[in-house]
Amino acid sequence: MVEQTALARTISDDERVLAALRVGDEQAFLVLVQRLHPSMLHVALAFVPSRAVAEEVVQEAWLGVLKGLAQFEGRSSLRRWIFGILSNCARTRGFREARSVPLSSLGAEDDSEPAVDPSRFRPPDHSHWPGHWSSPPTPWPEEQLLRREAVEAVERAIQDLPPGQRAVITLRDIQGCESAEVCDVLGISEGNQRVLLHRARSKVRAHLERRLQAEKPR
DNA sequence: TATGCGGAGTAAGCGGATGA
DNA sequence: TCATCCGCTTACTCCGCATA
Repeated sequence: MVEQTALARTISDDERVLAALRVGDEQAFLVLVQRLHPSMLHVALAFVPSRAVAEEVVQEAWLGVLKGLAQFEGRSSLRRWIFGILSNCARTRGFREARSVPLSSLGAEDDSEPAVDPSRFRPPDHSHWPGHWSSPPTPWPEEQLLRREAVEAVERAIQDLPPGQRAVITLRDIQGCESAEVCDVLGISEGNQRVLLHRARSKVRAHLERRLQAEKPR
């Protein structure tokens, strides 16, 4: 019963937003963009290699949404329809990007800058402990450090996944989408979605375990 | 409390693509 | 040619929830 009420609310919300968009209500569009943009960026990042490209893909998707408003028949939720357009744009773009290697990516690992500001060390000719800290780093709160490191490790592991697995785990575990929604957006079967999610989670878990093993004090 | 049902997780196997 | 990776399907298991 509760679910039906929520569903009815979503549908009426969709209708209201849709009606506003169709009469060119700029404010309604801005609200929708603000609400969905972060999620869309995450989904786009599952298909394309960089944030900049993902931003472009999301913009492209919004243009598609505006163009396609008249054709939207309401057979799925507005959100699902928008993410469908987004995944199409992102897939096409991801495919294009995969075939072209940008010059900027060659030698992208810029190691010219030191990891720590040299001014924080004593000069070599210092009379006392040359080369040691002049202003030693203050210890970071351990919990915060661990949480941040874990999030970074997960993000890195997800980046390393094959596109299909990356897209599924992004949508399910980061965006919190329903499995049916993920199947619709990505155009895959329920079973395939489950397997991709399972593999992606296994790999991320393994990645984290390897990191934990490596960081264990010896 | 037992039972049935649906959703989700997991494992196994197959086939296609790709690189050594 | 073979090994490896990945996508896909299928089948099984587990868990939570509703109902008798």
